[in-house]
Amino acid sequence: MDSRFNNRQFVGEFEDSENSPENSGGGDSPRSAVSADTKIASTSSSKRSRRAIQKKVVSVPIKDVEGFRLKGDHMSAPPSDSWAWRKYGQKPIKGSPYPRGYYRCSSSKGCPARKQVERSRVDSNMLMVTYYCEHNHPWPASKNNHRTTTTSAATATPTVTTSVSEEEEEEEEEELEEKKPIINNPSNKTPELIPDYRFTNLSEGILNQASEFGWLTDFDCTTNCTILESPISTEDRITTDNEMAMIFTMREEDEPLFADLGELRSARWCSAVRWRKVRRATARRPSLATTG
DNA sequence: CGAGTTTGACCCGCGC
DNA sequence: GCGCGGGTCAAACTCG
Repeated sequence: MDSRFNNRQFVGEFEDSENSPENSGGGDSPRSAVSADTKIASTSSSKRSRRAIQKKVVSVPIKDVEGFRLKGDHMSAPPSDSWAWRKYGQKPIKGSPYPRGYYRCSSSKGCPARKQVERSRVDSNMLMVTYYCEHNHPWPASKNNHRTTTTSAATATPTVTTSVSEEEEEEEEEELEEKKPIINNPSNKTPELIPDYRFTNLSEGILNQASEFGWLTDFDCTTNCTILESPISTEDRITTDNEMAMIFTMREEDEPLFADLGELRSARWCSAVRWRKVRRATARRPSLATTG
C-alpha cells in the first residue's frame, strides 16, 4: 500500500468488470432466448473470455448536462455522449436515494454496448455513467455513426475511467513495467508546473487503452496530460490505492473537437482519466501538490 | 405508426 | 435453503 495515494477523491469510480455488480448477479436469465447481445457483462461472461468485457465510467456534473431533468425519480434525459441509447430498465439501488437507469446502444443493430446512469449517492450533483462493451467489439468509434437521438446534453463535463479485465491488466502491467518511467518530483510542484515529458510514457500507455474507446483517442495525451493527485470532487467512496487522475488540458487546435462542450471549453480542460495502470506505473512518484 | 420510456415481474448469483 | 440485490424482459404507455 502506498499511503501517499490514500484519501484522495475523484470524480467517477473504478471497478474491475468481474467485480462489478453486473457480474455478480442477474441478467442471465434463461427464460429469455433473446438478446445474447444484452448479456455481455452478465455472469454468462464466465463462458466468454473475461477480457471480452470493458467498462468505462464517466462522471458528469448535472449542472453541465444540458437537458437533464428529473421527473420525480426519473431521468428524462441521460447525459448525451453523442451516441444513441435506448432505456430498457430502471431500478432503485440500495443505499442510494436515486434509481439507476439501464441503457442499450440503439445506434446500430445488435450493438452490445450498454450503459448505466445514476446519480452519485455521495455527490447528488454528479451523474455516474458506466459504459460496457465487449473488448473485441468496436465502441461506437465515430461520433457521427452514433449520433444520439436523445436530448442534447453535450455540455457535460466528463470524467472518464476505463477498466480492463484482470487478465489483460496483468499483461499490460508487464508491458508497463518495462516502460515504467522513474518519476521524481522533489520540488512538489503543482501539476500545472510539472513538465509533460515526465508522463510521456504513461500517456502512451493510456492511449493504447484509450484506442478502445473511440473518442478518447481524440486526446493527445503525450503532450496534454497533467496528473492530478488532488481531489476533483467529493466522491470519496471511490478512493483506492490504485487510482489516480489525469487531466487533459486542451490546446487551441483541439477546441473545435469540443465546440459543443459549453462551459467545459472555457474551463479549458476536457477530461480526467483515472487508470489503474498509470497509478502502478507511477508507483515511485512522490506526492504532487494539489490543484483546485 | 414507429421509436423510446415506464414499470412490474422475473431470473440469477451471492451471502448468510 | 432462503432472502436480497442487481440486471433484464416485455407489455403498456407516451410522444413526435
